[in-house]
Formats: sequence, structure tokens, C-alpha cells
Amino acid sequence: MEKIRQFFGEFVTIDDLDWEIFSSKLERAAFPKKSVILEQGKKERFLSFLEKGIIRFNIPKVDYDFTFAFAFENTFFSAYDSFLTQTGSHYNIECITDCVLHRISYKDLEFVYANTSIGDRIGRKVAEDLYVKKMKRERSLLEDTAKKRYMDLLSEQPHLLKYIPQKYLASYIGIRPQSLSRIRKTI
Amino acid sequence: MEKIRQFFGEFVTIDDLDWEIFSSKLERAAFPKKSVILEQGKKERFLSFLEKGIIRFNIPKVDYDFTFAFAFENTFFSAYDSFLTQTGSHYNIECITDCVLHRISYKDLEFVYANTSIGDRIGRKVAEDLYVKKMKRERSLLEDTAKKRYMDLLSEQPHLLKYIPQKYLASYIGIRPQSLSRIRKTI
DNA sequence: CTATTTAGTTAACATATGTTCATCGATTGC
DNA sequence: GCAATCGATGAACATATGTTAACTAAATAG
Repeated sequence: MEKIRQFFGEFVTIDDLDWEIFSSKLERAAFPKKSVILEQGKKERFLSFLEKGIIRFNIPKVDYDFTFAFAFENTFFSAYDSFLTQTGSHYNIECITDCVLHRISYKDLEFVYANTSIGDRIGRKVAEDLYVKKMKRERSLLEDTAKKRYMDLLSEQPHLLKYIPQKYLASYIGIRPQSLSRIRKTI
Repeated sequence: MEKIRQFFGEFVTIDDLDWEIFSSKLERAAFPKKSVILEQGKKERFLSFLEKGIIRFNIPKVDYDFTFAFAFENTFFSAYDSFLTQTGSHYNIECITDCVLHRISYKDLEFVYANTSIGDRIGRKVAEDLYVKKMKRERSLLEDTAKKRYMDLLSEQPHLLKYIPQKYLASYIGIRPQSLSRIRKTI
């Protein structure tokens, strides 16, 4: 869990007491490859820090399974819109690999927000961080070609990509698996 | 500014003292149509509440001017990534119509964060709200056709769209103006 | 280890959007 | 009010991606 404190440390200083209140609420959980952490339609109960593994966010459709985001090691993830509004999630969260995470429940996080000097600040920073990433993604989806997005992924996450099936990558960059095969031939 | 308190009121209760601290820091500003509120490369100094008007976020490129987002009345806007990191903005912020806004500077907002019980919570909620919107947009960009995005805009913001030139709408939905003309013919 | 299932590749054809260029209409500046 | 500029439209052709379907390779279950 030292990784989590490091993660926070990059933008805020947490004193030992606040850290104790927060970290005591964390629950460790491990999931095998392919397990579904959160099912579409159910409320997200947790904000989770991914210590080990790769996660995908997907919408299971009639014709095909649509992956629109990933989470990698040493980051927070959640069906955050569901978590924040406490309404059913629009999507699944699944483990691509075996995963280990540390998570805090909605109720416990409310407690942290209410009883530490730093809770809302951390929540703010987490949301701000997620927002900045989504802005970058928005620009990429509007400005770049699928090929550019694929090349960017290759250069930014090369070590992790070998664990992600191409069909998931394809829908993440906005195309079908057949088109990704086509693109790969031209590299 | 009652609109701003209403905006907050939807997710948090602010006592009068905190509201006084926050609202006293707000500066009213008016900009004529087509004026540039923030120039690419400069640091965003403000978080702004748009009381009146329509704003666009754009990247001026060599070949064409690329609009990737809008802000409508009664919402907060900012070059938030620039604001948060206090680094140069990747994009411009421009007024499409005459605009009236109420804004708080980075420094003053830091003061509010430090001296109210509710500052970080508001900052958190604003960021969370922005994040949820961006998630929706991400799904739309990946799953929908340009035509679907155009039709959604027409039904969600019909009264405002008549003030936005089509070339801005086109780049917002990810296509060229010529393609939007083509789509409009098929409606 | 083998049989079965799932993932990835390839190709042919269909569709959506891009690019270029010409035209027409609307706005703006003087 | 007129000239100049800018925005919208349309057409012809180019390119990227989708769709379908057949085939091959890889992963998984037994």
C-alpha cells in the first residue's frame, strides 16, 4: 500500500493520522483473470487502487463486446460515474489478467471525507487527474487516426500491451479487429 | 450569482459564511462575441461560471481551426488541465456569442480551499461532474456515428445550436464541414 | 495430447468520411 | 450600399473503416 501513499504524495501531503484513517478502510482483494469485478446494471461500491494486473471497462452488446477503457497498475479505477451517483453502472469491469487491488467502499470513503482534513482534497485530485486524462483521450479520438492511436499505445504501454488481446485494443481505438489487423500489416 | 449557488446546491449544502468567502472572490467579466478569453500557450488563471453566452474550446492549426468542446450557460468552464497544473494551455477559449461570466482566480480558489470547510468538496464535485461528462463523450465518440452525434446535439441543445456556426459543430462531432453538409442533406 | 473453442488474418465488397475545387449565399468592414 | 471575406453546399474522386465470410493460429478444457 506504500504505492498508494506515493501516488497521493505526488500532489498532496498526508499526515500520518489521516493516512491511518484512510488506509485502515482499505480492503485487499484478488481476482483471477477474466473475472468480472463489476457487472453492468449494478452499483459501483468501491474506489479501487490497482496494485497488480490489467483491467478493462466494457459494454457487453448483443453483437459484440465493446471495450472502451483500460486501467493499469498503480492507478485508481472505478465505475466512477456509477460510484459517484450511486446508480447502476452502464458497463462491466473485468480483469484481463490476475489482479490484486486495494479498495475502499462508498460508505467508508464518505467517512474519510468527513473525518480527515485531506479526504475531499484527495477525492478532488483523483477526479481532476481522471478528467485531465479523459481530455487527452477526447483530443486523440477527434484528431488522430486509428493508426496513430495504435502506435501511441505501442510506445506508451509496450510492456503491458502484450497481455491485452487485440480485439480489446481494436475497440479501444475505435475500430473493428479486422481493421486493426489491416493496420498492423502496414506498420 | 444565485445561479451558481443553485448549481452547487444540487450536490452540496453551503453555509452562508462559506458562500460569502467564495462569492466575494468572484469577479464579473464580460466579453464580446469572437473575443479570445484564453490564448493557447498561456496559463489558465480562472475557473469561470458562464452566466450568459456560448464558449468554444479550439486548437488553431495551420490548415484549420479545430473546435473540440463547447460550454453553455449555467455551467463552469476553464482550461482546467492548464488551470490545475498551472502550465500553458494546449488550446484557446473563445466566445461564440457575447458572454458574461463570474470567475475566481487560481490564487483565490486556493484560498477558498484552505479557508472553507467546503472548498475541496466543491472542487471535487466540479471535477467529478466534468469527468462524468467526458466519459459520456468518450462513449459517444467511440460508439456513435457522426450523424448520431449531430442528431443528439440537435435534440439536446436545439435553442443554443442556432448560434453556433456549422463548421464548429463539424469538428466537434469529428468530421469536416463538407461532411456535415452531406449529413444534413440526408436528414 | 487432442478436440474444441477463441483469436487473429485475409480478401472482396460496401459505406462513411476526407480532399479538392467550384459555386453560391451571408456577413462584415468601409 | 458595395466590395471583400467567410461560411455553407455540392460534386468527383480518394482513403479509411465496416461487413461478411473463409481460413489459420493460438489458447483452453477435458
